[in-house]
Parts: sequence; C-alpha cells; structure tokens
Amino acid sequence: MKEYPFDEIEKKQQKRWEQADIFSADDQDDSRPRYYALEMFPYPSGRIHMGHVRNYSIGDVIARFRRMRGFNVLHPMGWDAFGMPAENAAIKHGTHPAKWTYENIEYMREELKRMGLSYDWKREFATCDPEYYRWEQLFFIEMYERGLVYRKKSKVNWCETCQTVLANEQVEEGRCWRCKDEVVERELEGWFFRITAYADELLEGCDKLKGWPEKVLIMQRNWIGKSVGAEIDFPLRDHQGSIKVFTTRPDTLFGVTFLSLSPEHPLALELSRGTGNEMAIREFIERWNRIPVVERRMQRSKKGVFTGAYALHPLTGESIPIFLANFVLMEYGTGAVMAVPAHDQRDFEFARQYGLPIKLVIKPGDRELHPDDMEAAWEGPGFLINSGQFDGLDNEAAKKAITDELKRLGRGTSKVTYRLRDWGISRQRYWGAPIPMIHCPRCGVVPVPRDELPVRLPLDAHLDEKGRSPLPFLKEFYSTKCPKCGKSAKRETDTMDTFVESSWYFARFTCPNNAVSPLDRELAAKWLPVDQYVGGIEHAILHLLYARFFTKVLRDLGYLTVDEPFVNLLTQGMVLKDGAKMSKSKGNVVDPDLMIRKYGADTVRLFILFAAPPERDLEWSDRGLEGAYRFLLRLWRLVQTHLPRLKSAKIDARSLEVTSDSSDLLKALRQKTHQTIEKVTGDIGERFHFNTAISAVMELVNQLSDVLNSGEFEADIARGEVDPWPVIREAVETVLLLLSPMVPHITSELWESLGHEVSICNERWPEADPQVARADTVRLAVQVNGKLRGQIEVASGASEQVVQKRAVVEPNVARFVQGKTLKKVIYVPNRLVNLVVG
RNA sequence: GCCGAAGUGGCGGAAUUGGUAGACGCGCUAGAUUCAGGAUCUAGUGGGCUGUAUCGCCCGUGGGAGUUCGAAUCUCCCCUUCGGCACCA
Repeated sequence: MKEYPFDEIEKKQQKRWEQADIFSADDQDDSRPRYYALEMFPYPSGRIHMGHVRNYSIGDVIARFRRMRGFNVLHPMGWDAFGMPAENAAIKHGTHPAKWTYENIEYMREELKRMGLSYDWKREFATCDPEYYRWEQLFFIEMYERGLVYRKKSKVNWCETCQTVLANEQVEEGRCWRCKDEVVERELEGWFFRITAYADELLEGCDKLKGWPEKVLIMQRNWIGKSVGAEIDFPLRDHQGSIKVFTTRPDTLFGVTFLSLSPEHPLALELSRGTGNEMAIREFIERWNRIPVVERRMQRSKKGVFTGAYALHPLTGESIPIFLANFVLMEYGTGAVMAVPAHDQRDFEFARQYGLPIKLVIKPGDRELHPDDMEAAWEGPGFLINSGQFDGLDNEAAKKAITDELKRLGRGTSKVTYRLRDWGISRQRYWGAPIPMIHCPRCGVVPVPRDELPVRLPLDAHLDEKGRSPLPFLKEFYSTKCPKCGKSAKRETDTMDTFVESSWYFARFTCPNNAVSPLDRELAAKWLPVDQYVGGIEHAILHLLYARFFTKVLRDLGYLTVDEPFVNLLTQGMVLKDGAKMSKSKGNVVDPDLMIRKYGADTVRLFILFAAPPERDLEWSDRGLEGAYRFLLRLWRLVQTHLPRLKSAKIDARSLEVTSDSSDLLKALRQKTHQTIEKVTGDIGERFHFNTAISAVMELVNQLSDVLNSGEFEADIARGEVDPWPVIREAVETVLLLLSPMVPHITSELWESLGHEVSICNERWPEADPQVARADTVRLAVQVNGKLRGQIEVASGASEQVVQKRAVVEPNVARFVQGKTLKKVIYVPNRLVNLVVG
C-alpha cells in the first residue's frame, strides 16, 4: 500500500461531502451573511484543460475560505452548452450535437468532481436545455416589445468556415475569433440587441466597478469609445441637400479645406455626375469594392479622388471641394468628415499627398507654426486664429461657441457618438436557441405567444457536410400558423448567438429549477450581485460587456434589482508550457486528468496555486508538481508518525499556556503558528495571493519538523518535564485548517484521523491571538550611512535611546562609527536603526 | 502609431506602507541511508574578494540619471518582452 494513498482518500472524502451535502447554498438562511462565488462556466468541449483547473481551483479556495469564515456561500457550476464545436463534431463523427454535448457534460462533470470542487451540484444546468433557453426566448420577446430588439438588413461580418454571421466583438483583426478564418462582408437581414441604448450607462458603470482590474475597464471604455462633438451640415453648392459630418473638433471649423467621404457613402457616385469626374469616381469605388474587407482597414497609405462637387462652408459660405478617401469609415459617425489638415494628422497626410491647402486656425501658446514647413498636424491646444469672430478664444471654449453658433443658424447640433455598435445576435446555425419570432406574409414579424414557449430546437435534424443549418429546410420546424391572423406563416430559422446564454446564467443559478419564471425576484435580490467572479482575461470585452448589458436590461424588465452583475472580478493568467500557451498544434498540452490520477487532485491544486499569483501567467512544471506532492507526503507522514500522541493532546487555553511557557522552542512554535494564521488569512482573504499563503504554511511545517527532530525536545520529553503535545497539536491543526481550502482531501482525512467528528470543511477558520503572535524581542538591522553593518536583538518596541546605545557597541558597527560624529539617527521601531555619521 | 502590464539567482517566484533583497519551492553540490538506482534525511547554494575566514568587505533587482539617511519600490529618459486597440474624424 502507498504511504500516502491519495486516490483512496480523495474518493472517500468526495463521497462523504456529497452524502453530507455540505456545499449547498441555503436560500432560507438569513442568519449568516451571503456570499456568491462564481467561475466562468465551461463550454463542454470534451475534457477539462489546465486553464479550467486553474480557474476552478482559485474559485474553490475563495468559496471554501468564505464558508469557513461563516458565510452562506453560493458556489454553482453549469454548462455553456450551445455552440459550433458540437455541430462540427457531429458532422465529423456522424453523431448529433445534443448527444455529443451531453456525453461531454457527463464526462467533464466527473472530471470536475475528481478535483474535489465545492459546488452546489443541485443547481447545475446546461444552457441547451429548453427549460433554460425558454426564458431567454421570453426575454427576447419582452425586449422586442420594449424596442430593445430590432431587425435590419445590413452589411455583416460573415465567416465562410462557420457559415454564420459574427458580431463586431467577435472579429479579431479581420478574422473569426473562433476559427481564425478571414471574415467577409455580406448583406444580410438579422436581429439586433440595442446595446447602444445602454452605452452611456455601461461607460459610467466602469467608474463604479472598483473591484475590477483597471486593465479590463480600460478595454471596455475603449470599446464603447464615446466621443463628444458636433454634427455639422455642409450644404451642397450645385445640388439640393447637404452633407452631414461628425467632428470632435468643431473649434477647427474655419480650418476646413475639403470634405472626405467614405467610398461607401451613398452620395459618392451621385455627386460626381456631370462633373467630368464620374469615371474616376466610379473606378475608385469599384477598386475599393474589390479589396477584401480584411485588407481594407490595413491599408496605410492615404488615397483619394476628387468628386468634382463642392459643398459650402456653413459659416463662411466658401466653396469646399468634396473628395472620396480610403480612410473614412462608413460605419462610424456619418461616413463623412470635415478635413482640417492643419489640425488632424490624417487630413494633413491626405492634403500633402494631393496638394490641398492647409489652413492654420489653432495657434499653440508656445510656438509659431507655418503651414508650409509643418511636419505634422498640430493636434494640441491653443487659441483661435483665422476664425473670424472667434479669433483669440481658447480652443476648448471655441468648441462650445462655434457649436452654439451652428445651432443658432440651424446648421449643426451637439452630438455624441459611440464606437460601440448594436449587438447582432442572429446566427445561421443549428445548435443554438431558436429566435422566437414568426414571419407572416400578411402581418409581418410577430412574436411567438408566451404560452407557446419554448420554441424547441428540433432534435431530429440532420446536419449536412457543409455545416449549413438544417432549420431552413425542416418544414416541421419552420411551418407554422401566424398567431395574429391564423394563416400559414414561417418561423425564424436563425438561432441566437451563444453569448446570449452566458449573459444571464449567473442570475439563473439563484433559482435554477424555477419552472414558472426565469428568475425569482426575491432570490435574485438575495444572492446577486456575484461577490467574486473568476475567469480568463480573454473575455474582457465579449462576455463581460454582454453580461453587464443584460443585467441592466433585466433590471429594466423588472427581474433584477442590481445594476452590475459582478462586484469583484479576478482575471487569471494563462497556463503555459515551455513559455507558450498549451495547444494541440504545439503539442505542449498537459492533461490535468492524467496528473490527477498520478499525483492526486490535492497535488495538482496545490502546485497550480503555488506556482504563481492568480493574475499572472503560470509556467507548468512537472518538477514543481512533484515538489507539491513531496510537501503533502511530508505533511501526511508528520501527522501519521505522531498520531497517538497528537490525538490525546489537549489544546485548551491553559494547557497551551503551560506548555509554551516551559520551553523557548515551543513558545517560538506557538508564536509562529499564530503569525501564520495572520499571514494566511490576509493572503487568501484580501489579496488572493495563494502562493505566499502556501509558502507561509510551509514555513510553519518546517519549523514544526525542526521541533520534532531537535535534540533539546527529545531531552525534555525524556525528563518528562514538559508536555509538548498541546502546542504541537495546535500547530498541526492550524496547518490543516489553513491548507484546507486549497488541498481539501488530505486535510479532511487528517482532521478526521485526529478524532474530529465535524468535517474540516465545516470548521471555523482559525483566529490568531495577537498576544501570542507578537514577538517580545526582535532582530533589528543596524545601518551606518544606509549600509547594513550588524544586527541586534532588542525588546519589541524598545526606545530609541536603548537601541542607539546597543547599536554603537556592536563590534562591526563600532568600526564604522569610531572617530566620526553622529549626525542623525533614524529609528524605525522593530525594523531598523540607521546611524548617519560624517 | 496609441494605451496598458511586466523585466529580481540556473528556474517559478517573495519582499503588503520607501526600511535587513532573494521568503517558499524547483534545480544543483556534498554527506547519510542503500547492493545499485530511485525515494528519503542532513548541510550548503546571487556574484566577487586567500581578506583580521562561524566573521567581514565590495558588487548586485533590464540600462542610465535623480529624489532620500535609506530605492526592487518614488521621478525622468532609454531598452526589451507580453497583452489590447489600431485610420473612430
């Protein structure tokens, strides 16, 4: 038999926890403060990977720690079960996405259980369950009724490989976030969530999320991209109508020397008609259309062409030539910009290239600029010149003054623009939640009546090799009756983006089995918001922004009372092997399950928590893993060896005091025990620095072994003068309690073997006695002119006079002080004393 | 290009508020145990100095300057790596 039979222990303890049902969150109990700990739920891809192990180990420590500190903890787990890989696997292996998904869930649930995670498994659900997505369909309808869902035809990001549309957030450098293939442009009709209606609230909320990493907030702010400025009308000189532009720099209006339009601007061709430039414009647009979407944005050089048409300056009436320019985006603002080459770098480059005039209208305070020898646009502050009545104004003040003037003349307004676009959620895929809408040739778009929900995804569908959704070909699915007129109509065959499911799952965990309503208002109010959310940084924008949006929508629909879903966010780093992210293609994947079988879950958890603080990347090391195993082995052996005497020791206050007073060695051990409690409590509870928490416990274990192995100790026992076991038992029990959130199995087992009847998981977290933890003497560093010259042992909190007297007589210190005058003494109590001599 | 984070022994990392740099672990070295290997235990382990060798000196946290009695920590400049955004008017 193995000396440390981790496999038996882990199986036994896991069974025990399950039978005793000790990780359930109690909906009724209001006597304890509540705490909601959550980790990002996984996509059931088949097996767990090291990223999951890290994510869930971190979350489990937090949940277990809070439980021991007396909180009523909600710590649930579920499955983000809709998605493309299921369809791909189904095509490849001739199975069904549902079968594939549910089999994976079965397998991965067992893997997670082998890790010994303290989940309330009774709350588990998969998002592909109609009992889950039916409520999502209800939200969709309620959002539709409130104008938060709409349908439009637009140019969309299309991934040929995935055969579906992607949201802007899901395109990375012109490529699909999932399969990394090029995204092409397509004109398609689809459903949109009006996330832009919440743009301002989402942005302002960033300032209130004190528990989020600044990095994530910056990314979200940038993504929302709020710009404050003005929309200005430039009337056309030779046509009816005008061109609208958006600018953040209305103060530079007098510096406009031309307008730039996107090649996709609807007026582009029309303006050139009859000017003689029509051919050139047509050619330019055609050439533009031939450039793949991916490459359009990567073009660096400024290219353009004159339309032959002119606009009129809204304040001066001057004629302004209108150009098409390859750098103007149709999707942002109005697709047209007023070009101020003197004060905008892009316009500057364009003007230089095509020999267009540069007119200076902002004069910086500290230098003279001349249009002819400028090397770059001046985008900084200054006061206005060449701007008629506005000359001399500070440019910030001029922004308002010029906008006001435009408003007065009816040629412009204040305007706020966002980079954020509405969230396109239609997916031309099968394995997703059906969009609960009906297209009636007579009545138009009609929502499915509430009492007909859920619209079930038909499970008898067959996928073709190309990966196209079978739904548009499945008559039994799409053929229906219009709820309004009762005549035949067609169901929507698009499904929802799978990010919709993960946008509210955290709320559903508060009442996962509720069959009458998506959420129970009282339970949601009791548990939400999530106190601590843990997950990867890769969701900094996507999931975390969508979840924030959904929370606000559900609040406005009356389901939730909170504004934000996650109070505190911990973004963990990646698990690397040989300096690179683990991936099949690199062949550097370490299978967690294999490691758990070989060394046990406790060892894997301990290593992964010990190797780096959570937010940093972690380098996997087989050697390090063995080190973690050795530590647990030592701990096991230490308790086993002394079990009878540990078991019979009494650890009441009196016995502890008597023992520690009788031996310096034991007194020091007891002090270390209480110092370690202080240290570990802070490291786990406040900083999430599990690595330093573990190292502190290791120090205590080292000191404990030193005591047990020391000759002095042996001699004391032999004489029978001291009973050391109370202090030793206290130290051992402290080690077990402090380690239990991280390595729950071995600590549970040893706790039990010490004779405890209550599971260590239900024990109270130890309290440090500050009296015991405080040292009565301290080693003080003695510096001379800032250089370390010696150490002295003094009473804790000793006075400066005493310390100084002791310091100068220290031989090595004396060498450096002798024959010099003492100019100054700096004394930091219990730390150091610095003698400044000259 | 812009924004952000990070650079500490052979390696992962520690130093919470400007106060003894390198905790803890890995690796390595020597010894014990062992037929041998492995495992385990003990001791040592930043670099340099034959220098008043259980003590001491000098150097040392990417590089350079500065503030300070004192800097891994604060300020400025530079270098490198990683992440995000990338014509957003």
